[in-house]
Order: sequence, then structure tokens, then C-alpha cells
Amino acid sequence: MTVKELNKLLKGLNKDEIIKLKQRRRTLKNRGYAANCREKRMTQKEILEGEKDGLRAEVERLQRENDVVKLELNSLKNKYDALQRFAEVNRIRVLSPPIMYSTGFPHIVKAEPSLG
Amino acid sequence: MTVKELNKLLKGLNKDEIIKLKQRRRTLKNRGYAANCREKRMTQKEILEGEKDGLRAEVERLQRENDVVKLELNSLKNKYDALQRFAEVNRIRVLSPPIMYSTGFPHIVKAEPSLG
DNA sequence: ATGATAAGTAAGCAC
DNA sequence: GTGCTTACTTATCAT
Repeated sequence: MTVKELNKLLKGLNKDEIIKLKQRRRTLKNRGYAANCREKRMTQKEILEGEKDGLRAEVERLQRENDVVKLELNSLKNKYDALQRFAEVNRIRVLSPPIMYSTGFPHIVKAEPSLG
Repeated sequence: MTVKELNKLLKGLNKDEIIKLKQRRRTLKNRGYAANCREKRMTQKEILEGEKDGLRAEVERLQRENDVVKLELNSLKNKYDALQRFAEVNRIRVLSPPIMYSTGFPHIVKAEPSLG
């Protein structure tokens, strides 16, 4: 390939010999181009598959994250509901003053739900 | 192609003529196989890209869903905190009986937070 | 002229 | 023998 001009220096040849040599050089280069082309095809295919794998991993990550957040949400919903029931009980007791017994302390009508 | 056996019926020929014909048939078939192969390659590439697109869509869907759930979670956290502060106030009032004024009703020390 | 790519050809593998 | 795949060659296109 570095013989680019060198070949031309070999001009002391039959003209069709020169043509044949030039054609030979072209063919060899084409061989390289073809190989190049094939490799590029495979490379791009691998890239594509790599991107696919990356996306699949991302999907799984997001699904796990999603599951976690949904569990958190459910858990908090339960806590919230429990707290709300508890608050309702107390609000009622506040709005209508608690029954007083001889102890002088208000009667606890319902046990507190666990608040985690 | 349906001339499979028909070619053999044409056996009244120079033996190398027969070989040449068989080779010709093989070459033509190979041409078809090659085209087939190329088309398959392109098809599979398209399939791969389709799967990639599907996964990308899935990722976006999950991200949106994730965002929604996280917003829900945050919103509920706020509600929960507000409710908890409210409950604390009332719980205190319950544990140490509310101050009574001349009206005979307990004094509301702090406004209730909005409970949605 | 050089590089890339599509189509065709031939070699080799697998059934 | 048939079909598929790979490497090579050729034709063609763009730079």
C-alpha cells in the first residue's frame, strides 16, 4: 500500500501488465473493504444487543424500584388509616368531653392501634 | 427446480455437459440462498431494533409509573405528618384533660390541619 | 482514486 | 443433495 507511487515507478512494463497490476491492487483493497464491512456489521449487531441488554436491565431495575415504592405506599396507607381511626376516636372524645370516673382521669374507650 | 428429475432424463448428453448443467443449477440455487440469507439478516436486525424500541417504551412507562407512585407517596407522607401532628395535639389533650372555660367546653388550642 | 455496500459466486459445514 | 453461512469478487455509488 505504501508502494502507491512505487508501482508507478515500475513503468518499464507492457501496458496491459500495468493494468493487471493496478487491478490486482484494487482487488486486494476491495477484499479489505469487504472484511471491514462484515466486521462493522457484526459490531453494530453486538452494540444493538448490548443496548437491548442495558434496557432490559433498566426495566428490571425500575420494576424492582416500583415494587419497593408501592410496598412503601401500601405500608404508609395502613399506618395512615390506623392513625386516622385513632385520631377519630380522640377527636370525638375531645369534641364531647371524656367521661370522668372517680379517678378524675378520662376513660380510655379503645386501645390505640400500633403506630409502627 | 421442479425439473429435478427432468434434468436427469436429459442424459443423452456429453458427460461434462451434464456436469456443467448440474453446476449451473447449483449456482442458481446458491444465488437464491445468498439473497435469502441477506434478507434474513435484515429481518433479524429489524426485529432487534423493534425489541429495543419496545424496551425503551417499557422503560418510559415504568419511569412515569414510578414518578406517579412517588408523588402519591410524598403526598401521603405529608397527609400522614399533618394528621400525626393533629393526633399528637389531641392525644396530649386527652392525656391531660382539656382546660374548661365558663362555657363548659374544652378550649381548642390549635387549629386542625387540613386532612384532605 | 478510495472507501463502502449490494449482489453474485464459490467453499465449507450440517443435515 | 439441499440449504445456510462465510469469504471473496465484482459492480456501483459517493467522496
